[in-house]
Amino acid sequence: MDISVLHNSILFKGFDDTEISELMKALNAVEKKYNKGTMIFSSGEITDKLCFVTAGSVTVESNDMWGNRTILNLVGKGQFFAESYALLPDVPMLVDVCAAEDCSIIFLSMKSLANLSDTVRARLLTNLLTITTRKNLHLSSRSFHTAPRQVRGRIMAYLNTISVQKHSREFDIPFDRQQLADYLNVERSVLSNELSKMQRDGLIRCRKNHFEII
Amino acid sequence: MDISVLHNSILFKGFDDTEISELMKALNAVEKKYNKGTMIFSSGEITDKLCFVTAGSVTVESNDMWGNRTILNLVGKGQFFAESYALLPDVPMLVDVCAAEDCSIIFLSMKSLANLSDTVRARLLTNLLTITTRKNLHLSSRSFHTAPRQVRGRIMAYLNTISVQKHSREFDIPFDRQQLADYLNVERSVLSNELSKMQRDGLIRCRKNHFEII
DNA sequence: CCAAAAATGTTGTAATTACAACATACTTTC
DNA sequence: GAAAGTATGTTGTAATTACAACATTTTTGG
Repeated sequence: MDISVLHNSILFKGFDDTEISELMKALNAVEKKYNKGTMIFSSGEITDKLCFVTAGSVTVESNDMWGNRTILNLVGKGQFFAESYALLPDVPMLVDVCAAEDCSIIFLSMKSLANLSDTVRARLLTNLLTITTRKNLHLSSRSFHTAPRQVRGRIMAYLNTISVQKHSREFDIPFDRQQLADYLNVERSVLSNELSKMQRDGLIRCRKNHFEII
Repeated sequence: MDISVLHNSILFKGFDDTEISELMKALNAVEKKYNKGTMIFSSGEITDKLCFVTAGSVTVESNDMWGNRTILNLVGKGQFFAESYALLPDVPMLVDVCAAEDCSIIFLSMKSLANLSDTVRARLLTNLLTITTRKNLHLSSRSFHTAPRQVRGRIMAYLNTISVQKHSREFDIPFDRQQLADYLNVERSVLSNELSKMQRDGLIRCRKNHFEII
């Protein structure tokens, strides 16, 4: 099990190596590997497992009955997912989680939180709150990316956010075209077309998933 | 200050009246009143205040430079807002919060959490986690409501959620037409038009904010 | 290196939406 | 209860998007 990534995670911030090892046991940590395209959770499932990505990435998405996909979030190495469902153990998942690449996931049992001492639990809960509140901001961000009515507006909203995050006008995005289209809720072909126009208009330059804002 | 509503809130679940009174002091609880249309927070502000609605309602929204409004959430009596920003005290708000009706808000200082005992803090943090995780599900829901490309799809997605929540095919929604349009990210006139068509098609019946799914 | 598969880009047409302008209905206030 | 103000509904036209079909480029696996 790849411990080093978990040691630097938000969840274990402030805990030393010994404490982390104990917590991993207390929370029944289990690691599993998934191949690209595999479904890790399906809509309707119930879980109490907080999930941590140690390698690769997963998409949190919704797939409707007509085959339309909406990507809510892409979760990469070092990040958590399913925390809301893990902490609200009655609520069935509204989303699917799929391996966007080959990946490894560590599952941590949240119902085991109850067994911890108040002190440790308070520390862990504080970190969990950081995870959930940041996730909230992520979901809000996506709302702003999909808010513009026109495709160009959505693309620019998204690229601006990434640019600010990376402190640079030039950056890679974690999505391929189809994923970006499903994240922004637009047609893939319309997205490709608009990206071409934006390059012709001198707004951006891009090649594959590398972008530059001009 | 209207304590009774707070006593039944998620935040103080499991606490008795005495404890709640102490916590209110410890968290510097302050109540303020706002008239409809007043701005309570503006994008860019920083706060450590967890906000609780004791009367009326507020909208959490984003207003871009062209005057387009996106309503992320409507927060009613008995609910909380700004919890993410209160708990991440470095992060400037990405949204505005406006009084949707005349309302009263209680502000609770989250930086004061540090002064509480481990036991009390653990209990409070657990409740805060419930608030943030539920808020997450709310934000996810909105994503599903705005995911359909067509207006009718968005309306149906939204109405279905409410119908399931209220266990009835007949219900009131908390939005007027303009608010619903801004929540679903569609033009108000297009929304009105589509609602008319849906009534003609025998899908729904509605009058003002009362709806029936057929 | 080649063939096959996957990803990305391009184009045209039908359908949908944006936007503005206006009509009607409902509320509020005096 | 009239007038003013606000909310909601309707309509037409220009602009945009959906969708399908196909072209081109890139990646993958022998």
